[in-house]
Amino acid sequence: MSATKEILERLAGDSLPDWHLVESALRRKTLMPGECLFLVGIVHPVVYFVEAGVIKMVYETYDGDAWVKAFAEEGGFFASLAALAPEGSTSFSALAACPASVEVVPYKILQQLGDRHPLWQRTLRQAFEIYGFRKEARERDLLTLSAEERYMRFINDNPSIVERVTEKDIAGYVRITPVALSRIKARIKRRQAGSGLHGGEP
Amino acid sequence: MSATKEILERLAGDSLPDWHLVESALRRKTLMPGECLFLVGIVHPVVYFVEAGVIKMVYETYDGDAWVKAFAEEGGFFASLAALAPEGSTSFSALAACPASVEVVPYKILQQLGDRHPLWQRTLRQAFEIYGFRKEARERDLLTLSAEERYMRFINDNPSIVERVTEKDIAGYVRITPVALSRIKARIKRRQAGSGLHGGEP
DNA sequence: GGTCAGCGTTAACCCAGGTTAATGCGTGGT
DNA sequence: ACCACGCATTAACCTGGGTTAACGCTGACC
Repeated sequence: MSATKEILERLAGDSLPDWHLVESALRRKTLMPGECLFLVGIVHPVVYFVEAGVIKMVYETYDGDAWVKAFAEEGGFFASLAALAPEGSTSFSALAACPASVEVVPYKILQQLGDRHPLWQRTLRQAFEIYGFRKEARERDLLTLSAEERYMRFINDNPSIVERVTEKDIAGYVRITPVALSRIKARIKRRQAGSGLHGGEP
Repeated sequence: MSATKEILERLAGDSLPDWHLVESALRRKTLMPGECLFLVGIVHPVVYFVEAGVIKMVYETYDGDAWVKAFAEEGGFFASLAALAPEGSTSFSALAACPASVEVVPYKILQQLGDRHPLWQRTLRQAFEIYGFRKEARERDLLTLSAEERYMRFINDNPSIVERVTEKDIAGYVRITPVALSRIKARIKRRQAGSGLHGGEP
């Protein structure tokens, strides 16, 4: 069974009609770390479903550095919303952060199924709801947390991602440089050692 | 005609069936600057449509300061996605940033219409699409732009909002303190004066 | 086994923005 | 007319993270 089917039917809470239309349009893709799924600025109206591994979505700035917008791991899905709009193009790039395998579905197929079946339309709406919900949380973190708090929250909430990506990528997600991340980790460790002394040593 | 109808039918590109169900559930609300629409952490599954004025959505941190998540002006709509989910509650507060008037619609009504009419379901999906799209842009700005760049982009892209809200609110949106915003504005002005000298003086 | 490249860490220096505080300016209340 | 309050600005000082550079480690490729 495809990862896509599992993910969407879990969302729908039911089996989805006309599934064969998705099945026949679906393509599977395997990626080595660093391999590119798509680059920013291209016409690319498709939705990805992650079967295994971790995908990172990155914004590249004019001066060459790349900030990690989000990670997606198995069971997750993503797309550049900008690229799904008519005439739109991708607003970020997507790369494998570790060996990964994804399934690709043209958005047009999903739209057509949505126009044909209420259950599909509802499922698509829910998918956007979830997507918006995640963005909302990310936005809140970027607005209200310090770099150190963002780091702590990320490693606590996403241990399964942390163990598979580089420090550099984590830094990119926390929106600091790898150097600063190293410092923050050292700071935390130092503090923990310090508090240990308070409680335990004579 | 209600602002809500105008906004939704522009989205749908057509007139929406069973409109009277919305009409009878819809409430209008007028607000003075600083007046509160809803606070964070309450059960509040409704969608707002802005008829006039500017609403600011803010995240308040434990230590008392408030960062502006977004502004909505006439023709716009918003909701706390977290509060629309079953059992959910608002993840931010909303206040009038200037005299404003909004319309409130229970999300349940919209959901029911969505389940009944494909056109409604499609319109709701589009609304979430737009909402997600805006979040995506905001996230990109926070990740890739400097404070000064965020300020410049904001005043260029939203002149109609800028003229109606305080510097404090703008600073909250740019994610800096009012003091820092003052400095940035002075810096920009100084640079402009400087470049004027280059070109014009003997 | 040797070399090379990329990653993570640490140190030194720099700077943008946070913090605090003082000043001046509307605006509303009495 | 007065006062009080909140907003915007400016100055002085502090700090967290950016930048650059050096070092060690590991893993890929000859």
